[in-house]
Amino acid sequence: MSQPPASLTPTQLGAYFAFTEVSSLLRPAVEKQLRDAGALSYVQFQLLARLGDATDGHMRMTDLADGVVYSRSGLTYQAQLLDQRGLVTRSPSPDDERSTVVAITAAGRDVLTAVFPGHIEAVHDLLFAPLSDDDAGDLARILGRVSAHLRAAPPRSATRRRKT
Amino acid sequence: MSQPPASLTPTQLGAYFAFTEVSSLLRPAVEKQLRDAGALSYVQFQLLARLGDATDGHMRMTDLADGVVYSRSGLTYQAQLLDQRGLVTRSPSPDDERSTVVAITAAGRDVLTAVFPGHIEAVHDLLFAPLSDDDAGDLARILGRVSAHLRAAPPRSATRRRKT
DNA sequence: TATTGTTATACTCTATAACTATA
DNA sequence: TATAGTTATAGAGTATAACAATA
Repeated sequence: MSQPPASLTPTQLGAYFAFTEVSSLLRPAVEKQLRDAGALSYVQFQLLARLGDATDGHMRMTDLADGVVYSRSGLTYQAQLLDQRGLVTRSPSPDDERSTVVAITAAGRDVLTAVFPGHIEAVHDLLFAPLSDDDAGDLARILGRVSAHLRAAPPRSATRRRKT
Repeated sequence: MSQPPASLTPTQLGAYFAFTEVSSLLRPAVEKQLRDAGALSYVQFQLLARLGDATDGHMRMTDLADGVVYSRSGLTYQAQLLDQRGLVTRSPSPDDERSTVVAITAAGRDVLTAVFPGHIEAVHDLLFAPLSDDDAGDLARILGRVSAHLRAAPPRSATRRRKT
């Protein structure tokens, strides 16, 4: 029960505080750009972007939920909104009739196209303007390692169901 | 009107994606720990932590709002909740009777004490477990630079008011 | 007249559990 | 019986604008 209490070095603490601060300043700025340029919430943008990247532009609901780190019901809600705007379609999977396949539409790709340049610009100005190329490389390497570590944990949609 | 469109190098794009992914995986995990250990939302924890660090444990509402990147009304709401639980007190400032001074109470410090070890442990396990000391140093340096850059922009509470 | 903070209100988002349908 | 997804519902959080009080 009484493990030695974990601790952080001053450097680690500084890195953590800087991370949270950047995160909480960057996120609202990006969200505002997405809202203004395409009336998209951050989650909706992530969903569209993921679908745009996917083969043939479609994905199962569960895979989408895992990718975006999201609960199932939350995804249903967001997918409904995108569906109503005609940015995605939802249809039962031919393979497994329990599954719903979400596909991005031409209108959905148009919105992505409309939103992307401003998104890139915001990220450029806010995140990378003060960084050298080496810094960006270090950041990619370090955070890539962390994200691989975090993704090794069980996905979100799994823990939502009872574990028997 | 037609500037050359900003762009990101593949490395920058990778760094950005990794950042958002780490952010969206780390945040819910930390939030859960705070909820479980002290029934605190993330914002409430930030507020308490800031007050705990402040001289004499008190701060003006506006300064708190700026530090935490938060709207005024949102801060009032959260401060009310903390006040109701007896974790902070609010009282008019002697200097400027328009201002409200928020002060952390002994009970508030107790909650911080209860929550800290688990918080540190979570951050250690999730963020720093896969990183070397050098990595942590690089991360602190790079993100510190970005956060300084972002903080140079006008604070949130200012833009909430009309600019005349 | 400008600033500090609160309030009223409406809305978005998220989670839980119950439910349907398919495997 | 387990899984995929939806729905119902309820709650937390956020923002906007109007407001009162002080500078």
